[in-house]
Amino acid sequence: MAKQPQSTVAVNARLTKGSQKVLQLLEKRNSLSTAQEIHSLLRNEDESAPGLTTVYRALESLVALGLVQSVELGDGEKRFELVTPGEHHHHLVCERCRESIHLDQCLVEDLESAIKTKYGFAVTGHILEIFGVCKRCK
Amino acid sequence: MAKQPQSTVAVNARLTKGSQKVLQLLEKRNSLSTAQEIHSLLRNEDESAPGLTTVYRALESLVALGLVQSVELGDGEKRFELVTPGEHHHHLVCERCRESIHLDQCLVEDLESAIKTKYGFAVTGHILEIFGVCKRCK
DNA sequence: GTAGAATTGAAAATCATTTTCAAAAGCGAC
DNA sequence: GTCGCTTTTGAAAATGATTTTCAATTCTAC
Ligand SMILES: [Mn+2]
Ligand SMILES: [Mn+2]
Ligand SMILES: [Zn+2]
Ligand SMILES: [Zn+2]
Repeated sequence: MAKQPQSTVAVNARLTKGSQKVLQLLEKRNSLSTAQEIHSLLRNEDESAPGLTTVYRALESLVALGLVQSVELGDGEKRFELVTPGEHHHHLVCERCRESIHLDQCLVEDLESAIKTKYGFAVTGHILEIFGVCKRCK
Repeated sequence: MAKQPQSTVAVNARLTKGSQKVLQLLEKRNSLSTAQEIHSLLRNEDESAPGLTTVYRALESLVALGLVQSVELGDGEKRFELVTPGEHHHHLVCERCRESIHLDQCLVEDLESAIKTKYGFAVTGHILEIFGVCKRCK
């Protein structure tokens, strides 16, 4: 997981228009969004916003650049959100209201060397999301 | 995550034929299998084995009974495997050979009370899978 | 401007999973 | 056994997110 501490602004110039639009949208949101949601939201405010295909492509490159992370919740739909460039984090996802709490530290990274020692397995990535009921919904 | 310490044998009687066939197949395998793989394997050895729809339904009920767990690897395909009834575990999945190491302890369950205290969030489930390169493939 | 490269998007394809719905199997009552 | 009813099964169709195609548009360099 190499970090890429490039400023969003610096990177922004090299992005395609579609990617810039998607990035801008994500900057305004604090929650996990599906590709289709992003597409709808963009189209709502601008008739000529990027098409769905372009949104998918934009998300792919933003993820590759480390500006956005893709989150797997186990339903068949990926979610996306802006992250600190090169970093990632996990969530507590409320099954009632679907809101999620962004965790500040990764529980898995700390374990990587122990896993290496015990199993000879070199960790390159992971999925971790926690489900339950949040304070408000309880 | 209530445990259901019913013996596989005891439960087996109440299962549909389709579920029994799927369960038997899973008992012979030590690896994660997709629904389609399970279906093919069954059909290979028996022309009249359950159809794909039945396999999906069988997996659903076996998971509900706690005999089988469903594993999310982030590609669009769920994997299934036999577990100690009512329990679950996570994996180190090799990206080269696709083999996976079954971990013996869950890293998340220990954290549930801390999460409750810190966030007022009542954990009911989670996804956790770790990717990388195994000893042999390295 | 002009040629060649990169970007875009509508429509079609893909593919795991779910739904439909009618046939087959199981089952208790008689 | 047979009748009537419930459960199970499975082929085919539907679903739905994502990917692929491919032709049109936009950029970029010269
Ligand atoms: Mn987040
Ligand atoms: Mn396992
Ligand atoms: Zn992490
Ligand atoms: Zn666990």
